[in-house]
Amino acid sequence: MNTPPIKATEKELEILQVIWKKGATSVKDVHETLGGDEANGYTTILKLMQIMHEKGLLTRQKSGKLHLYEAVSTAEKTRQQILDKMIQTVFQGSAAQLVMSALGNKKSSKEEIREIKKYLEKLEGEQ
Amino acid sequence: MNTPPIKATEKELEILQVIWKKGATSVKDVHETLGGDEANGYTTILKLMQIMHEKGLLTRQKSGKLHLYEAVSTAEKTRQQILDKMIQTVFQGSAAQLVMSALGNKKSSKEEIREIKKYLEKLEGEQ
DNA sequence: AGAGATTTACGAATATTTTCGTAACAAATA
DNA sequence: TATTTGTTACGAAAATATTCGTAAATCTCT
Repeated sequence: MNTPPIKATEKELEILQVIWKKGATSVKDVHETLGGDEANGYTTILKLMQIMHEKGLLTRQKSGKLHLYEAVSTAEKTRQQILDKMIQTVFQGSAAQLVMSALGNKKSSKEEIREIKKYLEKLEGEQ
Repeated sequence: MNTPPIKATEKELEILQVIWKKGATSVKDVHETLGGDEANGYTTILKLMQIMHEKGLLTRQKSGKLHLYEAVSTAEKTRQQILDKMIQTVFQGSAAQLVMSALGNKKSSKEEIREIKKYLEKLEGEQ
């Protein structure tokens, strides 16, 4: 029995990214990190985070007068969910195709490529 | 000057996938391929394809009494656009992280992994 | 031309996501 | 306790995406 995947919208993902990076975070912090009032109104972020809390994407706890929000699911799990879906929806089920597409357009650094190769060898070893 | 990226919605991506696979396709064909009336009403698919045509995602030509739709952008380009965005939005800019996530959960076949390695070596060579 | 079948066009309804104004609440402090 | 400041709650508006009913157009066959 695994947690049923709750779908995050685009904006919600932006918020999640901040929270994953920082851990327990206030609305204010997220708002500023995402570019302050230039980018989004404060209450917009607040509302989204409240909705995410309702949906079960975030937990929250009071800390003095403000709330600190934390992601329920790890970045890894969420990312994998999204990728799984994307592989199905856009890459006709082929993870390899996705990988090559991802690497193809970006001029990845040598280090990155080496890192990936190492990872692949580890995968091969495990089989 | 490159084509400005037009964003496809989820449903639109499903439709695109069918069209990429089949080439010029009728609404009827797409509708059936996506699971017929069970899944979506005929006019729903039609409307979406009309909108996609307006947006510039699809071209169309008459063939007898029906229209044949074709994708404007290749699967590859569209995929890369989507991946680019996803790497930014969900993987904090790291293609490598995406790749490893993609491979991590799927038990990719040995051939797939070998294929990817070969591809990586080619990339390394080019630099 | 008329009837039947298939396809497209149009317009509106519904659902979902995003934005924001305004009020309420809480803490600090004058 | 009244005021200020920062935060949250609520509700609704705006924007976007999805679905579908119905009418019009096109083709085929007679």
